Amino acid sequence: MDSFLEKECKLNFFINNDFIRKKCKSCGDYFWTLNYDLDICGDKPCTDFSFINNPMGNSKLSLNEVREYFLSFFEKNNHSKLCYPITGERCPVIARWRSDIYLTIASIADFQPHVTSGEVPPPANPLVISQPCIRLNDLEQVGVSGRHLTIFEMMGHHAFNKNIDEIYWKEETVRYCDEFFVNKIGIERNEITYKEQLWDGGGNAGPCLEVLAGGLEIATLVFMNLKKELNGNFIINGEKYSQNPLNIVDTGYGLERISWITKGTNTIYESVFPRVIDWIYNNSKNNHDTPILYSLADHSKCLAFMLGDGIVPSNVKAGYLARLIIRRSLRFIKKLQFDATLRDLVEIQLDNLNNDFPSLLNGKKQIFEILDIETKKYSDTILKGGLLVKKIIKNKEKLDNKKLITLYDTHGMPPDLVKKISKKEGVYIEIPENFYSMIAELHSHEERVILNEEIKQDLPITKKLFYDDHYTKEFDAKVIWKNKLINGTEIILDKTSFYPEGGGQPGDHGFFIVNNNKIKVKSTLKKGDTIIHIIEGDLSIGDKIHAKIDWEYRYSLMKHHTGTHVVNAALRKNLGDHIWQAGSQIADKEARFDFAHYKKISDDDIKIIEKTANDLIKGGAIVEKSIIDRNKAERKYGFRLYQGGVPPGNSIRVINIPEVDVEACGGTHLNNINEVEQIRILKSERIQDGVNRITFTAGKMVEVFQKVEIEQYNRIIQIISSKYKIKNEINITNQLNEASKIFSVPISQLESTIQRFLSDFDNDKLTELEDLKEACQHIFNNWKKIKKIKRKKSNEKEVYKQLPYEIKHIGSVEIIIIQKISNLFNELIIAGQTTIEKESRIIVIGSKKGITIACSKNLTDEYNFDCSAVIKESGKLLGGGGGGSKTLAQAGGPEKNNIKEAIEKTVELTIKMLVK
RNA sequence: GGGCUGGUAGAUCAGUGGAAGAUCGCCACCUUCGCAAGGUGGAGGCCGUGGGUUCAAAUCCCACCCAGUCCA
Repeated sequence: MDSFLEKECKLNFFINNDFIRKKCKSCGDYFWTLNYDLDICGDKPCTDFSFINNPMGNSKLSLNEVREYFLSFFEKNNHSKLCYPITGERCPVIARWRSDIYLTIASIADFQPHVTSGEVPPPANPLVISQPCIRLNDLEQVGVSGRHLTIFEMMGHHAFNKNIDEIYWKEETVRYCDEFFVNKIGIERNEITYKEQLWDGGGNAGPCLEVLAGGLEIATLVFMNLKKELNGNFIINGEKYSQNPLNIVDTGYGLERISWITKGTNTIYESVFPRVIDWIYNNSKNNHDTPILYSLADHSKCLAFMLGDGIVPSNVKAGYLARLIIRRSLRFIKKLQFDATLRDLVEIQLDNLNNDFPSLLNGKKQIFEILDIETKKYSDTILKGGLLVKKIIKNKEKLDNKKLITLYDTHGMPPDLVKKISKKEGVYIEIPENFYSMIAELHSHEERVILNEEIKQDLPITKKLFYDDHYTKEFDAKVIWKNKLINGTEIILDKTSFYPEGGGQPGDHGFFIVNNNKIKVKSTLKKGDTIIHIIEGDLSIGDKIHAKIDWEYRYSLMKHHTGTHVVNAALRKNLGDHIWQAGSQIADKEARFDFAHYKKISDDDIKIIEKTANDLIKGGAIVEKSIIDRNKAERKYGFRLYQGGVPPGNSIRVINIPEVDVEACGGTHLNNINEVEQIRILKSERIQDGVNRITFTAGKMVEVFQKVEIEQYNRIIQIISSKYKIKNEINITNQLNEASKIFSVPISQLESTIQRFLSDFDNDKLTELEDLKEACQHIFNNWKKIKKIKRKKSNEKEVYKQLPYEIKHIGSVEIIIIQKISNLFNELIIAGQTTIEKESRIIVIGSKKGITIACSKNLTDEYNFDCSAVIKESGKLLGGGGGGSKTLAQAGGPEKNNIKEAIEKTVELTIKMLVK
């Protein structure tokens, strides 16, 4: 390994400039230096910082100056800057173009995986960038170590060499680095050491040089030339690697660190956020906890980028990471007794960033609203958690580790807060040092779903006619492959316009015509570049067929698919640019669209969004479909393209509806959005915190849906017609929605629910009301009133006297027997309750349901009377059972005809128990 | 995507199969010159929805809806 690195890092630059290679006596790593006496590598932990209060370089440089120096230096040296819509010279901190990571963690991340794999050419070559990055791996070090940040800019000059070094490789890289630090920043060459290291990450590896000055790593020069491969012949850290198709210069210069080294402040934080730190300091009562103060300065900047780039806090994915930072910040604010809100703090950060990163402020209004909502949410959680802690203490339960974990994992209550609250209640607890690793342990047993690697079959490739023209309804083709299934056959044609299932769009149906025989195509699937039709029946290889797709079905899918893009646009126009697709499913009758948004959407907003969507449709924009190089597409449209996920390959299919929406999408679309005809939003729901779903229907299906709705409405009107007359039968959708809210049931359950509520009504008076909503309200209120009256009746004294009854006297005990209750209210069973308020009484009530027996309390003492024991026997006669308490018990069973006998038996047993 | 909670009066919550409760708030009356406070009484519940088990379900089981929370 040493020899590998020695060979890789022995550069002419070092030799010609009299650098020598030395071994660090502390860590054993090799490094290059001009300082012949140096015997340690110059990196932590082998050495301490020497630049604190002893700055290096020509002058103190702000972040802005370092960035400018770097970019202009490399631009002068023929490196190109990049430019994207919205964010400008950088990529967003949320890695929209990647499916493997949520946040942009390095400048090279901008070009992974497609550029680094060689599949897509670099957007410029060589190029220079200063990329804001977020890393949360060392979160607990932030503010504490003096040098860790969650948000930092990684400046990089990158070169992508197809053949070894046609752009440039190691020599030039080190030369640029040397020139930049020595000439531009003004660090003496003999103060810089280059440490040899092996770098690996993300499936790639290569030698690297760490650039160190004053004990600080200020840059890393990676020469990425290996990739992980099963049969590779390089072995690094036990993994096999082989040559990468590209030799990639991947450099990372720490912008904040360079600024810090020129300023020589005690910590990086004082160099990066001096103004914010002062402001927090001056507005905090408990301002001596500097690590927390520094963390808060860092976190608020991190949030400015996260929210500014459109992350919506949630309990999933990147949204969760944003919430994590928000909640840490809120905790810090509390600890510092900081006299302002997180919103104020982020606003200051945004204002500071306005010059260099103006796009962060585009969604200012939404950012503030998000922070307000999240602040409220968190205080609610803490309040609730506090109640739980107090309850545990009140119940004299032990606040052990298990409880602490539940409080945190289930209720979001951090252990230090639990400690604080319990201390106030006079209970002292210890938080285990490995608390968070205990949480990690708890979650480590989760099963990971392993995707089955598709077994590669050598299937013939199908020519895709649907990409030439989405409107191809029929075509001639030849069967080139088949596979008999238990029922049906898999067929591959030389060409097809049947669209396969994928990207949320279902596969096409239709039929093949062979020798005047119609063969049904049940579904269409995709395997790699092959499209498989599953047919009923069989065909032979070589058969020539005429194919027709079920156009009605497909056209409806197209309306819904293009409609989905329109709805996405309508949402974005009304709610803000943070609206981002989180999934979608298209069908012929309706479509649903999931998207990130930080609150529930109101009914009024839904109406406006629906109107916007329909207005857009009326606008009649043309739907442009094109296949564009990835770089060109990104430069023109930005990362907004990747709403529905990131497609592979260099050529991507772009569906552009000018002024409306543009997305990378493989589905079949209309030629003009006016073909969508109309959109009706059927439903809006929250499927997760931070994620909303809209279900809508498009085209002819709107009318179909409306017809169904009207029919349902009419059925309901019919159900209530004997009691209610409705004056206005307008705005049916709204009426049904309101009704479903009144009864808190889904619309589909409305009919049976209304029927149930009405069944308790006993008068047939006809009431005239404005609309269905009023009627439902009336039904509900009336039902409540009836219920109340019933209960009141049952509470009236001596209610049994209203019913046919007989009384048997056994000594001083009265047994009241009620046999015939035809029109029984359930509540009357409880009438026994009032009857037995007098002493020495037993009441036996028969009903349709069964028998109830109750006795006065004195009897259980004096006679050891037990209603439960008595009724158990009578229940058997009914083919069931019974039981209850000593003073009140019930029995029932399926054989309701035996009630009379059962009552007799009950009375008999009662008497037996009394005279015993 | 996975794990874990919870849904009962306007609010906060008790209630582990056998009569729907407490506290605060609300209303009325008493007390007071008035207010605060106190006293007495009262109103206020599809026990999230649907199904199942049971003689009997707020309670047990299943599905769904809603909310919270942690992790990747």
